[in-house]
Amino acid sequence: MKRKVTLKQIAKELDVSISTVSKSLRNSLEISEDTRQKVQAFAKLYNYKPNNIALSLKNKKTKTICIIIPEIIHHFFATVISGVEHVANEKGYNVLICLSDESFDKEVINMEMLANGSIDGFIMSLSKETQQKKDFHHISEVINQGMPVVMFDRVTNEILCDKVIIDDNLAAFNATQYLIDKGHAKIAIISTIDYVSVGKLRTEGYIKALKNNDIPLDENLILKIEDIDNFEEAIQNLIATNDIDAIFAVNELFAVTAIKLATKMGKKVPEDLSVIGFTDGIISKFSSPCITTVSQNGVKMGAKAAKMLIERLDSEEDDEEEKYRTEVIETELVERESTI
Amino acid sequence: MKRKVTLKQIAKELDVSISTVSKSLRNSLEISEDTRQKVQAFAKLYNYKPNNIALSLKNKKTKTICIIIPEIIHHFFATVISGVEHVANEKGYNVLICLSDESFDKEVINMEMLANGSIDGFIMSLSKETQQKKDFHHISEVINQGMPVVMFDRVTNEILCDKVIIDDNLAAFNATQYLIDKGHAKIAIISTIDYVSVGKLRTEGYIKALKNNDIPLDENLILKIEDIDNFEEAIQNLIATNDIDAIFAVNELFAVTAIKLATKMGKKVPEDLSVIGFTDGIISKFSSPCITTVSQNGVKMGAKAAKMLIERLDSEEDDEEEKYRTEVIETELVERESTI
DNA sequence: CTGAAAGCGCTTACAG
DNA sequence: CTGAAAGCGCTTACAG
Repeated sequence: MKRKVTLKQIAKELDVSISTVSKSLRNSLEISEDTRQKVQAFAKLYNYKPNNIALSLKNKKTKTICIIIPEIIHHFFATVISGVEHVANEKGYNVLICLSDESFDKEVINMEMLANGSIDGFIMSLSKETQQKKDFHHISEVINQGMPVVMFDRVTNEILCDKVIIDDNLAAFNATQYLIDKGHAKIAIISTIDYVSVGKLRTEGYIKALKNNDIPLDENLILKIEDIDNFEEAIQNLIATNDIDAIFAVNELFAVTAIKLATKMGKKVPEDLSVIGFTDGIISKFSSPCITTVSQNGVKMGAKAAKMLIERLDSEEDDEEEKYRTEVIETELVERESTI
Repeated sequence: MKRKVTLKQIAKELDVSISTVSKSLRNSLEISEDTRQKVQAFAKLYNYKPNNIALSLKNKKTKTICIIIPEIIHHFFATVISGVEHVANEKGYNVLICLSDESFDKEVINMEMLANGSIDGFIMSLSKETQQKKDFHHISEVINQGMPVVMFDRVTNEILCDKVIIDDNLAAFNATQYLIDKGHAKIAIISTIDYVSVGKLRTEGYIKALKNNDIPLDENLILKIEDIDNFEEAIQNLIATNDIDAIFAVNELFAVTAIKLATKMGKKVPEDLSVIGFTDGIISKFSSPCITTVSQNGVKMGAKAAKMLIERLDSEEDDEEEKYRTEVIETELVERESTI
């Protein structure tokens, strides 16, 4: 086992000073061609690589960014990570991933832990619990210390920072309008409870589309799922007790579950019931029938978020006054087999 | 904006030495109750948190581990990360994620980059290209420098280190035997080319099961997919030109594709054709019919790998001679609707 | 052209 | 009980 070699060791070995070694390796013109070559050859031989931690301490930057997401198992978040990772790597940054598990405490702990020099900036999507508590002190604290934060997807107006979102309201509006255009009028929505920002916005978009088409709003057709582990009954109930011909679900899971349950109850999809989902993930692609859905383009969101963060990091610190931006990533409706 | 406060600033403010501040905050008994309280109160007021990078440099450990995976979009790898993350956090470690994108070069770059002090150890699954090239110098180099590596799932015998695997051969054997027990004899396998270690092992398990039951091996029934983007035709061909009553697919994607194509060709699953997949992911769970599959338990693999790595890190360095272990995570067959 | 010194933020053995 | 010094591994302004 040969431990990593340091400047000090090279200096000693070659009987020169540490400064000389450092400068030689950085191709400083101060150093004679001769020593430079000697040092470089030796360094190469011993496979010298500068210690990143020492560089970080010296430069006060780590070239590492952190992305905090609620859950990695969600395909959407995995695609976002993928987008972040590619852009970050291109720009010479590493990506640290933290999972909040939808928990406020874990989110806080992770941020406080890493804000102490470990990383240069955050990209994050709020946990459910944080959205519910509306407690964002940990985020404003980090920002106050001069560390940039970019929020994506699940964001809040209470924090001023760069953001990357989709227009959830508009996307939901369009999805609903699509169903209406197809001749449906008895359209239900399967959404989440309102403290999840995107659930709320999507519900609003749905309502707006109905209004716009003079379709009376039936509160019974709005299902807000609270418990992610136990929602099948609620959906079954929705389908059984209401006369509906279409469903707009705010995520894949709700969409595929609705299809399964409807089929089991003797309703054919899409003949008897059209279903649109949200998030163009694995489930939508591979379920039978495969699901018409609003594609969020997570890769693009991640890439954009990383770009915004790194731009801020790489620009001279004093431009902090640069105004915060909110980028809206376009969505698109992917038509497949579950609607008619 | 208030920048992070340092020991130096506190010392100056309180007119004591940096050492005194440091010791006070670490509750050293050397310090008088009085100063200790004064310093601690002040530190609390200014929300002092030690700089992680400085600590890392001093302690020569970063409390960060890195997991390198080929693709994050694969549900299996996402579950592994989740397992790693939980154990790591419990033990006070952060997790850095790198994606090799199945590329040898990216794998090498990532490792070399991070081996220079940024992290304490690696957890990794080999990229396809690395397995194909059989070039593992980057890994042995890292190990030689004294940095522990734990490999999982896609491993190699050419590197000595801790490993976490499933018994791919046995799992495939069992899956095939299951089909045989159900009365099938014309069983095809959809596998990957042999340089992917797990593909090879699973094919061997399949062959062993046939032999064991005196079923003659028909080479035409062994399909080895090379190009992940364009394999539908091959599968269609397999089903069309052979008289088969069951398929064992070495991953979810192949399984669901086989089902879709068979259905399209007028074969009913499972009535005319039973299909077993590998990896208990989203696809298997939500496709219709949902798919009988070999569950790999990625969360457990990740947790185990993290545990092995961290144990090695936390144990005194000198036990390096501790023998390397290979842990086998049990798999199980999840029976669902695609087999009869 | 080379090197000693100071510094990034911290800890700890050692003096006083 | 307090503090100066050395050190983790590096860079760079400054002397010589």
